[in-house]
Amino acid sequence: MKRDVAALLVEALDALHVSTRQPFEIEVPREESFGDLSTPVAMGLAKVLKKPPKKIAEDIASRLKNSGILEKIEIAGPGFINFTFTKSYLYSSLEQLLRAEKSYLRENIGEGKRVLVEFVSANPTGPLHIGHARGAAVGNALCNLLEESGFRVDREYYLNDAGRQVKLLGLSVYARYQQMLGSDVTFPEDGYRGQYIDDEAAALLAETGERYKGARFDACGLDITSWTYKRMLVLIGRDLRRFGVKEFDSWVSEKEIFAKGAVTSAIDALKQKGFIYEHDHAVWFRSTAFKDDKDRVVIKRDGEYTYFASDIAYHKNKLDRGYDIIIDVWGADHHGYISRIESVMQAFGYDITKFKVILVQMVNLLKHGEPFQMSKRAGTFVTLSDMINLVGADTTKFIFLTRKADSHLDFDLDVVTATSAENPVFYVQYANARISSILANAPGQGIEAGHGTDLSQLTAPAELSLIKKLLTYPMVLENAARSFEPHRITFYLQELAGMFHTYYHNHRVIGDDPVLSRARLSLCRGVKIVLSDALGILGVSAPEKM
RNA sequence: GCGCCUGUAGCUCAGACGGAUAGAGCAACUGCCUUCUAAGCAGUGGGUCAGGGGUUCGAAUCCCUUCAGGCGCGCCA
Repeated sequence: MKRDVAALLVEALDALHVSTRQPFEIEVPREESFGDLSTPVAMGLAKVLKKPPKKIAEDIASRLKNSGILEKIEIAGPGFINFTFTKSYLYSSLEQLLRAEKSYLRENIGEGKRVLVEFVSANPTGPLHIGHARGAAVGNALCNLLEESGFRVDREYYLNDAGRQVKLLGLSVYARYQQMLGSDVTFPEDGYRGQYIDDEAAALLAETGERYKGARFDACGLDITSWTYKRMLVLIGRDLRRFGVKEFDSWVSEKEIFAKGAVTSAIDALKQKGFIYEHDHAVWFRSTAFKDDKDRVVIKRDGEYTYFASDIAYHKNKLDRGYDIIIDVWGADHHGYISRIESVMQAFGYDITKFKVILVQMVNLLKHGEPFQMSKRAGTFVTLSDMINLVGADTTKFIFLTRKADSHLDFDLDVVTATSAENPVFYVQYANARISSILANAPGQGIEAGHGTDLSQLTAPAELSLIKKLLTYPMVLENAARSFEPHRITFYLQELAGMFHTYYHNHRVIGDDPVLSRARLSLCRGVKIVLSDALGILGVSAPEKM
């Protein structure tokens, strides 16, 4: 739809010998009376050409070739050019959609570019919780969206398995295990205290018996830690699968990055570029050479690497793999890291515009309208697994995706569970299920959509509006992909579902007139194709029955 | 103190690179099931786009400033 208008515009602008930036600003106007598509291009050119926008719009409009797809071209308001399509264009477009399905809906804006998306990357020291879930939902949908927009996407999970957190995990399980066997080993001050630690200790006991009874942590710590760590990975993987997140292509281990000597060599590389210096017996990265407001320590006075040092190595590793775009999805509490990682990227000579951090804001979990403070250390948190049991994976994902990633989000357990029947996700899924039901019913009524369907039977305003709505879907995907904002799809889905519910209520699909019925069935099928496609990109299921 | 995010209807949030009369859902109120799924439909009310200033043909959108909330500012991870 947009493509066709854009082609005409390019021709007209060429004829006028003016160039403007691509892609064109072509939008769906707010009011239906303004036409089907609209462009403010003339207004943008007003400054450059030093002519009134309306005059420019007229010049452009007069040079637009009408190839039969446009019913009307109007200049309106301060200088918009509004386009209205002919019915025959709408019918033939719908026909193509029905025939080609998914491939008709795709714009190849990625052109095969390789994208790395790192997301979730929760510390492997316990089950995922609701905060991680938002990152998982956004990251997963973003990857799907980019993939469907012609990018080659790798999904990656970074494991912070080298630091003391994992050791602390092992120590916590060790302590509980010994306590279960009657030893008075004291629980580590800053150990993990969740119920799952007790469960792990019990499982360890069941599996190994009293093998480690009375042993010092020095002696059995490595065994227990790696045993627990592996189980945490299994747990996290299981939670992600249950949540409906597509498999990660790679799990990168911080420990392995160290083991390969990548940290040392990354810092050496920066040194050669002159961004590393020594001061106060520590080694620093000169991030102030870029946008950071202070330099950062990479090797501490005691000779240990900082956490930042391995981040440098990891991001160099990302660069070395030759991606066109690198995306990090982080919790918003890490926003202070953006400038220093950007500095690293720049220091390595990477074009900073190709590095994008998507901040996912905190989820403010409420219970009975009261904030519910979560702490993994203290063991008071709502796990993702609990959320899935309580609220459902689809609902949880959909709610996360009805907000911009960087907006704060209240997630009230009472509201979400109590009103689940009125949840927006059901509204959308219900439309899909309704259509499935109609399509299933049709053969019994002797009606079958298929070849030779006369789509020109669809003359009701609601039908034409629905067709147009379907045809704008590729624009929604394109905008969502270009801005890395999957939530736009969610809003489109609610609009489309709403239009369908209204249509369903006012028009009987399977009626006395078989020709009309066939046409309406085809329209329904078109709506279903788009609904299930968009739900699929969001990672939400599209049930046939509800 | 500095930095980042946020502030739009009673509540939760959309609002494309600055464009046309600022939108949706929920909640409230009123109607609609003998017909393909009522997890639905139709209607009503609801706004100083936090306040102030600026930029221009035009600002919820950009700039400055004030206020409010959240988060971050370690040779922690």
